[in-house]
Amino acid sequence: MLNMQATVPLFQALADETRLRILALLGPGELCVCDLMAALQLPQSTVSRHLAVLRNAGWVSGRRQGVWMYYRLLGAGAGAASRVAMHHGILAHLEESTTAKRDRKILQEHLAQKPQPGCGEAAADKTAPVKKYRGKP
Amino acid sequence: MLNMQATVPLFQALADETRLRILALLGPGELCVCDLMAALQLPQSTVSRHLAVLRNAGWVSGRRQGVWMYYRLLGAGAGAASRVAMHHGILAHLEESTTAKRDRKILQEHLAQKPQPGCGEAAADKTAPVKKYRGKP
DNA sequence: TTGACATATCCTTTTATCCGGATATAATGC
DNA sequence: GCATTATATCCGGATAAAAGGATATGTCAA
Repeated sequence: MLNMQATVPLFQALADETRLRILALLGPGELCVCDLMAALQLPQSTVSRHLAVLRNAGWVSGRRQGVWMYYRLLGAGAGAASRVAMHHGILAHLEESTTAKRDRKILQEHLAQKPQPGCGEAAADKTAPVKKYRGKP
Repeated sequence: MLNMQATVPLFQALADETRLRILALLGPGELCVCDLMAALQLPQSTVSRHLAVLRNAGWVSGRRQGVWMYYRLLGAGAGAASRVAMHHGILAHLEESTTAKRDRKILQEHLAQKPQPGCGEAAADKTAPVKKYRGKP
């Protein structure tokens, strides 16, 4: 059962377009911050801050794997049943929005250019020094 | 289908405790502004402003009857099906919160003191001049 | 029309939120 | 340890939202 004061931050977290875009992107599965940066075309500090809001509100959870933080929707075993149900209802609709479709397209292109799916650099610049953390650990 | 930009104000309207309290109070049926003032113990301008936010977001509708404005949840025939479904899910939970129960209790006491259920003055002061708009038109 | 009442809107102050650069923390490989 | 990369947090400015008193609008009865 939800109490009212606890419900406010839940909706507050959803009252931002960038955060809704993140939730829609996380629908199919987990993504790391750099993937979200690429899909959203936003600076790292902005993405990280929005993820913190979503995490504190209980909408997503983060898992560290090496240098990367993988975020996923908080579903099974985490929130109240009602929260999850509403959550899925929201996402089912948001994922059909044109913004979400565009974001997914950019994400797909970004993932296709990476050596391994999951994390790494967005676009490999041939003249730049070789980056170290390109694949999974 | 919801588009993303249009969804933000929907949640923004819910990201406020007073507005959630109003939605919970309107669950059983329509109420006028003065009833909400009494239940919430908030000044009239504050209640009216929050109702305007909820109305603009499409959560409630107002109907004028004489001097009074009766507000009700916007359900049948008004919003998208998904919105309504979510709406009811939210309210079903909020109405169980202790804040909602306390608000309903104050509202009941307020309504019990009125000559007719629906609208009028909160507490009749015996020394004050007789008020005119005590019952329904 | 006037007076009383209910509600909406305006105005000003206070508070919260968003943004992105700068900086701090964490993990990895050498 | 040191350099590199990924992520988190801090900071300051800009913008938006909230509050409640004051005032305007609308409705009714006499």
